[in-house]
Amino acid sequence: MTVTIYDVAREAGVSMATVSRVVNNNPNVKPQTRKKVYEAIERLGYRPNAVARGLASKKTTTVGVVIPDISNSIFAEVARGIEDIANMYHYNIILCNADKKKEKEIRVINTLLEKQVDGLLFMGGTVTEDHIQAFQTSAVPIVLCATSDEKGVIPSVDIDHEAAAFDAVSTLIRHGHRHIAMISGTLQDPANGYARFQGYKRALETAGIPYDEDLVRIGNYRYESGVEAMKYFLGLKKRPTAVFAATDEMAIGAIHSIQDEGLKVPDDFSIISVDNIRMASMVRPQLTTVAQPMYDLGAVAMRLLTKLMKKETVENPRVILPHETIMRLSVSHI
Amino acid sequence: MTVTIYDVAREAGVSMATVSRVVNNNPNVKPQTRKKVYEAIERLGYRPNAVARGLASKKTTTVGVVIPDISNSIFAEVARGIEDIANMYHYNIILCNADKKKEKEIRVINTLLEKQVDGLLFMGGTVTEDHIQAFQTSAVPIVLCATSDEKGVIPSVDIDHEAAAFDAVSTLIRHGHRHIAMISGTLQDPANGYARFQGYKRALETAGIPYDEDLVRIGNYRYESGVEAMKYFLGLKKRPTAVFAATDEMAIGAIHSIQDEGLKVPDDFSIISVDNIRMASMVRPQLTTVAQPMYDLGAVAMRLLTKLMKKETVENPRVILPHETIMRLSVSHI
DNA sequence: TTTGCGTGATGAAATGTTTGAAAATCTATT
DNA sequence: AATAGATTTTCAAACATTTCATCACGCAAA
Repeated sequence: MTVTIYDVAREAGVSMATVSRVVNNNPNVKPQTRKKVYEAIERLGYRPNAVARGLASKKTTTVGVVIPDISNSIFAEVARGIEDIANMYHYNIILCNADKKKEKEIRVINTLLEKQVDGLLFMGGTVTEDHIQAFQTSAVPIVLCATSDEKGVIPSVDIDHEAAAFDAVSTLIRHGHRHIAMISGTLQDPANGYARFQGYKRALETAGIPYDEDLVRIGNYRYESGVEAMKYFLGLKKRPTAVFAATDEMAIGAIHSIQDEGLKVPDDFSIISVDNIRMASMVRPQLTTVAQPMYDLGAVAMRLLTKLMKKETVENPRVILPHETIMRLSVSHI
Repeated sequence: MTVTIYDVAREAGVSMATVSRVVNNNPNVKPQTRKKVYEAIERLGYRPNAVARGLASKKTTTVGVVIPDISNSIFAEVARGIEDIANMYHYNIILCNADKKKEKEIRVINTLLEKQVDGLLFMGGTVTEDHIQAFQTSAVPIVLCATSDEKGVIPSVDIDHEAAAFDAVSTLIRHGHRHIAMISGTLQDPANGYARFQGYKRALETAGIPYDEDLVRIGNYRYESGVEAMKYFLGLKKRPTAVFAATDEMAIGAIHSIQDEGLKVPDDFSIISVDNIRMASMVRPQLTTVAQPMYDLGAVAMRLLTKLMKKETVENPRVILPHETIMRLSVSHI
């Protein structure tokens, strides 16, 4: 039924070792023989079986990607970076959503390893001891992407979330604001939550502004929670003049909350955040934000993984990509 | 080095066939033996090799997904639906971006088939003869997702784009509009382009409104092209009172184009479109649009594929999912 | 003429499972 | 105690490649 390398060998009158050479572009085959083999392949419609190849060669040219949620535009963008570079090096990717759930993450890591991926790209929430454990049992390299690892023992690529938040809040301060609220994510989340919150506090401290916990609300990164948090700030006797949101989505929610109250951004409130999702420039006023290079995070992580898979020595296995403040229209001088 | 089923067999004092049975939950194993085997597995840290399994069983529990662009939020949403259902049936997905480029599409289809996927989910632009050709050589089932197939020979799930557009434009007409512009996609694109344009024309015709080609602009589905097209309409001596955009993104571009001119939506112009991306409700005014069930498109397509892979007979291999008009705030009576 | 060498080609083992047929073991029936 | 059946277990053949060791061949050098 299915045509195998053996059939091709018979058809071309050579051994199957020779066919294998031809298919794999091994130079040790006479041009004339090569031609015969190609013709036989064409004639029979032979398609190499990558599974058999994988078993024999112990390489699958496939990498596993665990991602929190592909329908989140940030991760989707990262995923595109990953896939483009993977493709460039002739790898395919198996994509698994794990929703930042530890259980699910560990489970998919294991199935991915069972599938004999040549490497693993991990994007998740916190990297726990159990994760490290699972990684340790792996025979193939692993790199963390947009994911922080307390211990710093696993190769990774990410941005400096604390510094990004610091820059965002400092921008507000430079514009004369001193009464600055924050819409944070959960502090359990080391990167988007805790680190960004720390950056906020450090910026305040650096400017000699006292920290006021009434000016901090915890959201869930989504639009609606930005709306809610801002409603709260609007209800305060002493309103802030600016707000820093941990994500663009929450910032946009805050903007609409303000506008729905008949107030204006940036006239009445300045808004800044971190991420730079597509939507940030598709909203009025366009959102000032600290951009994280999402595509590059994926691309660089994948590139790093290819090096590790080829056992090349890499100078720095923990790379921090630069962030950049994009001044648009949601921040003004007080 | 790596521990195999044979090692486990020796450790547990049984044959490797028995170990295989245990691992695959075959009932014909005495509980006591099963326990011994589990212990041996635990002790040795055995992890089944899915590649070897795939070779022996001719099943990989992996399906290929070709997608235009995962960083596009619409496809990302569909992909999530696909992955959730795949997961539910214990399949993994190999994801390939093909950017609606025929070349790339054919290429990835072939590598996916080489990798012995158990099935293929295809999302692309036009399905040409060459695609059909490639599909024909496949031993595994294929389903088209959010992709139209002229010939109607391949199982598929999609919405009725023509009807969705018809409904959108009819909504405008029901609100008293008779001077209705359209921001279309390229007419080369059968679904989002041509079909939606046809729906626009039919709605006009049904209402006895003459078609005016000056009221149609071709965009590229993106925000900026919506901005541009609307600028053009604003420059017309006889402006339309409403515009139908083929996608939400272009509609949002149009809204901002209008607002930047100091005009108002829906007071000065009514706007409607098709898609219902997340952003549609995160923009002011919130966008009235005809929703296509993106997650469900993926989920239903994957479900259909699982049935095909199990060789279950399916009643209707070409499913059309319903669309729904979501009335928000960008459309008003004239 | 023999030796040595490089190029191409072959043979066959190895890869880690599944699986159907055969064998072994157990249970119940006579 | 013997037999039939049912339940477990083992044997060994696939599965489709890669790859290493070997070999054949022709040619240059001795």
